[in-house]
Amino acid sequence: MSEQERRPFVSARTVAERAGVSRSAVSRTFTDGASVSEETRRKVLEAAGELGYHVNHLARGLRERSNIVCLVVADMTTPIRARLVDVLTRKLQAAGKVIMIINTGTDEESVAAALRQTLNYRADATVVLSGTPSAKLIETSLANGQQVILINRDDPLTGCHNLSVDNEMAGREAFFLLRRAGCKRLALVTSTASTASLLERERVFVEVAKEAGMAVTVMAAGPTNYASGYESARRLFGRSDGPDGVFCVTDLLALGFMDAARHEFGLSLPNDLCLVGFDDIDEGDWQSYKLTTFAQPFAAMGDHLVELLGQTVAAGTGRRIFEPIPIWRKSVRPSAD
Amino acid sequence: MSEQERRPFVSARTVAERAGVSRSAVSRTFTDGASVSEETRRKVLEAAGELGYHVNHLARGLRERSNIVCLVVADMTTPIRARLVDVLTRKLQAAGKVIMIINTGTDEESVAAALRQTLNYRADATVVLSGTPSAKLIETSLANGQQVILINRDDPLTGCHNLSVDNEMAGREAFFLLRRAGCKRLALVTSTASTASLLERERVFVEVAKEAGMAVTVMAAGPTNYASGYESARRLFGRSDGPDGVFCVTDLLALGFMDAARHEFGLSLPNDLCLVGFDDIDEGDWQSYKLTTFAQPFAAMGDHLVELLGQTVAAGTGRRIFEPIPIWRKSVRPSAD
DNA sequence: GATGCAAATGCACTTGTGTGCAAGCATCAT
DNA sequence: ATGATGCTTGCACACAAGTGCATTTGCATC
Repeated sequence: MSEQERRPFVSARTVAERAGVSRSAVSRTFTDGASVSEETRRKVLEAAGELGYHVNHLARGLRERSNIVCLVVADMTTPIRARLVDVLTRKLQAAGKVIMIINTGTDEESVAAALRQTLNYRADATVVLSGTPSAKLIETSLANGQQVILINRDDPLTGCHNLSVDNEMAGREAFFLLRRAGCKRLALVTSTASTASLLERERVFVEVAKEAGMAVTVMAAGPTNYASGYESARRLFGRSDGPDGVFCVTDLLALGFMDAARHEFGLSLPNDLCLVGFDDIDEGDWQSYKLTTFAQPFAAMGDHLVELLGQTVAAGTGRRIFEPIPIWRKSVRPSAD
Repeated sequence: MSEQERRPFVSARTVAERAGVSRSAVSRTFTDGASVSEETRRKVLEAAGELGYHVNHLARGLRERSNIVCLVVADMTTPIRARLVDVLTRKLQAAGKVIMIINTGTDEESVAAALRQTLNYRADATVVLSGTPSAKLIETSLANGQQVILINRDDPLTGCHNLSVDNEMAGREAFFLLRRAGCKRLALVTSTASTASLLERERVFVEVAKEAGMAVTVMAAGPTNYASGYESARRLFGRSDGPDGVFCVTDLLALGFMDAARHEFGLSLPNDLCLVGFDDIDEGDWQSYKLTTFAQPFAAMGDHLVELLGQTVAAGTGRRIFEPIPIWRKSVRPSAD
């Protein structure tokens, strides 16, 4: 009936006692390249097996790098975000990292709290997938020797790495796709969440269209989801002359838009309406949609991320832009020529 | 040009020196209820702020509980899995836990590796969302004082907690829904991944139908995804007498099934075909589908999970079953009466 | 001014690991 | 036989925290 209750984790000392060797021998047995005789190694492994010993990585992390990488993310249920988290966790794990996930809101305060957590756990690096940390906070992270990597947030923050997709190319290509399909009345559907990426796609699309002498109706009905896309279509086609060529800055928006166009206004694609999305979520390939869109090269981004983390010296600001991959399906007319 | 390079994290000692107090004072400043004068507290906080000091939770975890919870999960991109991860991470964070995510395959070996990681980082608890750990591995976790919680894996493993949805009720209700709609030829669509949950839904549906004197065609065309549902429909309607009432054990299967039925065979719902799914993923509520299904009460499951973790004593095996919530939409005919 | 009491502070130990250093020991060549 | 060499091994320290215990400080009361 002793009172010690909670200390069930077996430590190296216990193993050492059982094996009849010093604690150092145990430590060395589990360290690559350390000098241990075959005999003691065997004894240690046997004792460890019987006791169910596992090296305490927390304690190990006191001396050297923790090998922990923090993933700060919001809106995890969004298909595209889920895909990103999936790819990154896989790649990071394969590189021997351990992932701490922080599911946060996008507002400044909750991102700040997340960043602080990150520091509390001595994460080697913080990867921000949503929301934008303040410059001051990033400074703190950097001062503590932590790498900060922002993914798809094109904010001009110094000291951290930026991985992002080429939104400019996407905006331009989307326009050319629609023009080649012979569309006359263009619209752009976006959300009220003014992320840098979304703004960039919008800006370029509108600019390029303007240069070509075409006007663009811009519509934002709410957050970046299916419902907002749906609502945008209701508003646009509720007017006298609805668009015949639309770029939705996100696939989710596009799918909502498509459903409203079909079910509420009886339009058919790609005859009455051409539609381009962005992200290449699984749902876009479903038989009901077959959306033409752009894929984000997450695998390549993940590889680059791992490469960055491998660099011991946190070389200042870096920026890497990845080309989106056009995915041709059936929501845009093939070009006339 | 010293060689020490990597030790940028500021520790309590540095803060103590700067503030002109002892290291204990720093520790006490950041410990609730410890005895520190207002004066030193102020000095410590000031120095901490200037240096960007953050308490090292890894070191703290050496003495007491680590507050780390491991989430072992596969197939994160599946909408339902993403939702589950989202809800659980939110709830756990709110309860002051830190989440380590382990993205693994479902095969035994990779789950085993995941469980070991969990022990290495002294997680207070491991929550398994996919894949099933071996009994021996769970024993190890329990021996180390770790709680093990399995979610939606109805495996008869002793020593760990089980949270799962009432698959029996789902199977039974699905049948009654279809019978009330007047369906004559029943089919059940499942996947080749024989998860306990899926098997249970199948078993009960078939049994109840048999008791009512109706036969059921069972179809499994591949993994648990959209494509398998699509393929299942092609096979079932390729025969002479296709079904007019189908229970898909998963929403993703159901959506694929629905698309094939419509686009390949020109069927319309709910007139030619009644369809019931399970999970209540967002996509099922889209205008193109409006799938009748069952929702999993994830919020309640998350609350219960947090409650379990709060219990200091890991009270042996526990089992808690949650009722799925029927979601009426438009893929099933309203009952005739 | 001396005494008593409570609050504040510092010392030293604890947690579990990795590793430099020196001592121990065996093997081998001279 | 003896010195040299090389492999093992244990001691002791470092890492960053929390905390029991003893000591010091501050203040009020007699």
